[in-house]
Amino acid sequence: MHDIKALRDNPDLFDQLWAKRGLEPQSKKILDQDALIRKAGQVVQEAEAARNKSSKLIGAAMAKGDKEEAERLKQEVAGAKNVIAAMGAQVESEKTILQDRLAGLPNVPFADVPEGEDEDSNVELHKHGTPKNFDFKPKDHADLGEALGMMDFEAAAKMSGARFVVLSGALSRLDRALAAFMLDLQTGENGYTETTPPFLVWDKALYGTGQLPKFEEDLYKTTGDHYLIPTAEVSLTNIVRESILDADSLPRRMTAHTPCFRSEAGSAGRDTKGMIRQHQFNKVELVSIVKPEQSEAEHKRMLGCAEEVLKRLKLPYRVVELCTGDLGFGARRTFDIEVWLPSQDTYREISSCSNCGDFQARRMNARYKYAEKDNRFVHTLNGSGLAVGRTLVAILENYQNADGSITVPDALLPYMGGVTLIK
RNA sequence: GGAUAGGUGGCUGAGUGGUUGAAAGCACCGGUCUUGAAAACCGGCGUGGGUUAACGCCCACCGGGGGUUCGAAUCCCUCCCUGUCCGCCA
Repeated sequence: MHDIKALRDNPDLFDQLWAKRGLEPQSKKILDQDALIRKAGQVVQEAEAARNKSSKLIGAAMAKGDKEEAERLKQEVAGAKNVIAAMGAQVESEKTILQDRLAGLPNVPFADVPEGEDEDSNVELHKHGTPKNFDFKPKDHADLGEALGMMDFEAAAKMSGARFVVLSGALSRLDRALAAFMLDLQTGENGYTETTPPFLVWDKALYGTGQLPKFEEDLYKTTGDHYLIPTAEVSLTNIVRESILDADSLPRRMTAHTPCFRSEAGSAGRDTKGMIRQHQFNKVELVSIVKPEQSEAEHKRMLGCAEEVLKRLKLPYRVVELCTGDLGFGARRTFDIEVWLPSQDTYREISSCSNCGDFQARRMNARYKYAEKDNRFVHTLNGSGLAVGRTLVAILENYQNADGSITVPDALLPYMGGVTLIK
């Protein structure tokens, strides 16, 4: 959501920033409608003032027993009410149109975000680690997992269809070990508070974080009023919705290990094999609620917290900054972490860390006490720390041996109950 | 799922149709008093929006939405939430 006042003050700046994301100029339409609404709104308010005034006089007239005067005043009120009804309805419908228009517009990027149309213009910031040279042809994770007898796509397909998997044995254990390792790192060393939020949320929560109204087709909806969360970003960020936070409580850092549910509409044919793109996957999410002046530094910090997981697992990765055309709906700046996958001979996204500025805060009405009588919107950030399924994929592929066994990374040994080699 | 009681300002809590945006207390802020503090006393103290150079004026808001009425915190409908009892259940 955008600040209509800021838009009134700097319409050209907004259009300029939206243009970087490939949008047509929006400000004029919005401001014209805004002016219309305010003008009509004034008429309504004046009518309301007249109605209120006359109504109070009616009370006084009745008290005095002046029925005639009361009747005359009632006529006045009736006239005012006609205006209120007619103009009021118009104002309301115009407001709804304006709200919908504003709600459908993406966040504006920071001025120094690299410009570009799509992911080809993303900028690599740095690399870490060196891809291992295998003296055999590395297999992909799906082949490895199936050969181990611990990754069953067929069984999952029979009950749930494509893009599901059944893990078992040591791979299930590995999945759990990864989540525990990530949570321990983020809570024990990086200051995030472990949180167990709802996995089912109302539409307004999704609206708050920006998945709605534009991306409904990506979500699973229950037969009731709930949606399954596509990421714990939704649950964690909405924890502060409709509240005024104590300034001293910021930054507030939360992490949660949750399943994520995505319909993957529109991605048919992509990553059809294996666990890269599933309808259901687990993720350890990081969310920070901060003061505006803290958000840029917090963003880098969060990126570091996510990177640390890969460093300790000794997985090669690189960090890219998304260009304006590749930014998500709510983000002002995003860093993606991509892990090396030998089978694909390339880096694949395993984490995405975004600074949303006050975009989500406005939609959620989440503020903090800046001063006496001055509440300001917080900034919100979210990032994966990390996607557990894709991390499991990366470990299988990077730690595979010629015989198809998987060496357990040192960092996970404390979580694997004595298992050092998966075979 | 059934029955029942509720949802009022940061908190507690009055208020069942007419200057009520809302008593009172607590908390908080300013002041008097005091060497200082406490106590006491005096004053202030909700949010959002419109308008104005400013003072100010106006509108909306008593869980959300809708309705009745000249007028609603107060009456009606509906949804959400909370408490209690029953049923069911991991």
